[in-house]
Amino acid sequence: MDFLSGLELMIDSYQGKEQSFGVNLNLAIVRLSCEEGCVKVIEMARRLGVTADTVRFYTRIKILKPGKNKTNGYREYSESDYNRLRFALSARQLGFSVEDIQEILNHADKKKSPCPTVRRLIEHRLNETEQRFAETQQLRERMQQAAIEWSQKPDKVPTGDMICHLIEEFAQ
Amino acid sequence: MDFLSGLELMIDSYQGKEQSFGVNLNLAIVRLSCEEGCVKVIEMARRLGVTADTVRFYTRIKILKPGKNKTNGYREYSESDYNRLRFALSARQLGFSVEDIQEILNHADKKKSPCPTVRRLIEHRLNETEQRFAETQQLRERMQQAAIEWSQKPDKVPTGDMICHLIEEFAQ
DNA sequence: TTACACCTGTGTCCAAGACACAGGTCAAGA
DNA sequence: TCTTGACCTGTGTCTTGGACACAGGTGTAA
Repeated sequence: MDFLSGLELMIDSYQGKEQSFGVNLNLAIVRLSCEEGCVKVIEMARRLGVTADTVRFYTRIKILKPGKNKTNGYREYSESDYNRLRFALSARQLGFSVEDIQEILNHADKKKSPCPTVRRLIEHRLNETEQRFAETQQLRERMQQAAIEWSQKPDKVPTGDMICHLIEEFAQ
Repeated sequence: MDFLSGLELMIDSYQGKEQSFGVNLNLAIVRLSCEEGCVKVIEMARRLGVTADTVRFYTRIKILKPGKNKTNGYREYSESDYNRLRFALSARQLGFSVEDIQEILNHADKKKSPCPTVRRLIEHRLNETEQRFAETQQLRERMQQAAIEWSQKPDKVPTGDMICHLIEEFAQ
């Protein structure tokens, strides 16, 4: 039984008499709780290897819901925020969009398995990625081929209907 | 000697006496000249196999400089516009950015060879494309691998620190 | 006249951050 | 105490190449 749990038990045992203590004990719990697991922006970013702007971005779109320091107004990111951002970054690495991530987190927030949604979304995003991969591959080949052909061609000045013969004479 | 050239010669030979004709002959030249080679947005788009919005986009960024019909205010795209857009579309197909294209056209407009610029730019864009290709390839492989692994895994409900085990347990 | 296709200039949207701005807070050093 | 620089906030803007939206004008067949 750690200190916080013991403190909570003390609070509970004084339930009917909490007015004797005012709100000071509750504040103590909040303060201790944040010192145990709450961090500011840069620390959060450091722990997950991203920029502070990325942390702020996910806060802005409400994937992260930090508390607020009453003294200076700074945000305080909890362990839960840490887990959520770690999850979001993993999902981004796997090609899920930010909106996908919000949908998955909604399921999890309701204590429902997000797995069926995740399976559906990965199929969809994988198809998109396959297409983008094919397009980029074709473009890469075109550009490589053009560079090779152009190395054998002279520079020319534009004519009335030809702006750049390199580009306009490229066969594809 | 075609009809328009003959008409221009007639105009020139009446140079000192054009007031006898008013502006009617000049309008006739403009009108005929546009009928010979000027088209409206949709026709321009149709001839190049793009959308009218694409034509309007390139007009907006001043790659195309259409005339204007005095009667109804509609744009009239010349043969030169046609050549420029055809060029721009070819360059886009080769991975040049719109800004690249504007730079190349500036050279051509000054009657200078754009070829050195084109060679420099294709190198740059090819490097970018190679990188994008590599990234997309890696993403594609990750996603494919994830889909395979997940097909052998059960659905699970989130826990306190795990939102979706599929995503979070994916090894990479 | 009506209806519909076409036209214009201008503004906004798209994605996932990165950057900008004006102003507040913190803490070490002089 | 003051200064300075790092850090913080909320909010706005930017990035790219089109696609879309909007309010209003034009053309033409029925």
